[in-house]
Amino acid sequence: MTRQRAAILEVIRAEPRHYTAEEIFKLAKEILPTISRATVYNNLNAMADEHLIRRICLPDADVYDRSFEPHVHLICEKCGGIKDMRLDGLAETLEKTLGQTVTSYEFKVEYVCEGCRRA
Amino acid sequence: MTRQRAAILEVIRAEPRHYTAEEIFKLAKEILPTISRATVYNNLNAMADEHLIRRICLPDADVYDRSFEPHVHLICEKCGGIKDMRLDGLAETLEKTLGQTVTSYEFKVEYVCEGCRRA
DNA sequence: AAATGAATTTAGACTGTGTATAATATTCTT
DNA sequence: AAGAATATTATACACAGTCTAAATTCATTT
Repeated sequence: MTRQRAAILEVIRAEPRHYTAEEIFKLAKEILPTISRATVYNNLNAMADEHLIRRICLPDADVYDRSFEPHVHLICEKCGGIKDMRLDGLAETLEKTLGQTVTSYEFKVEYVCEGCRRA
Repeated sequence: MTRQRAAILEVIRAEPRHYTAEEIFKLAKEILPTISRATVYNNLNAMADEHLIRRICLPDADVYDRSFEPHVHLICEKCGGIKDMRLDGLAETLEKTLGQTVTSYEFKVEYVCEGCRRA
């Protein structure tokens, strides 16, 4: 565990919200001013591959989730806000239909959030 | 419906496989040699927004699906191949847990495909 | 059929995310 | 503590995707 990777994880874990790679780069710089963009991108890729964090592809940019626990991402089609939601039994249903185990999954749902529905 | 959009749809619908924007651009050029990259990208974005086609974000590139029918995308973590699978009752489970209707969803599953499991 | 206005396309320049490279620094192993 | 392996840095680079302004096409009205 290098100082750089620790700084990146610190940024991702500080808040429940989801940051883009560029945001993580800027925030990590506040902790370690000499950190380079390549290091941030390399580590994000590596940690996503190692299933330490999760990459979520949104229409405009990829964002990163501090937890790899399987959960649903609710994405508001009006404001673009992301919310997390648990949905139990999904992996079981999936593996039963598929007939084999799965490594992981990513479930994105488009909806209209509370706030935007009122407006 | 412009000739350009028709050409793009023709490319997407010709085969069941999923193409990247750049591949669609090249194939559309064979039908309409003067078509420009911007037109292809604009139309893909517009059609995805109109839910005429579906955009799937993969680690390396976005690909497009000719159908907007909800289905699961199985992505092999070894070879990167994509397969489609139906999973009935997903929207119902989802809306029951969420307590409201959803616009659409995108379900990506990482697994190891038949061929790669044998190898 | 001609004229008008709206919408779309084109070509090319431009932006910015993400990657490759090669030198340097750090971490791990014994 | 030395040496090997790995990670980081800075910079250059590639390329997907967007923007712009001009040109073309399309739809509508008279």
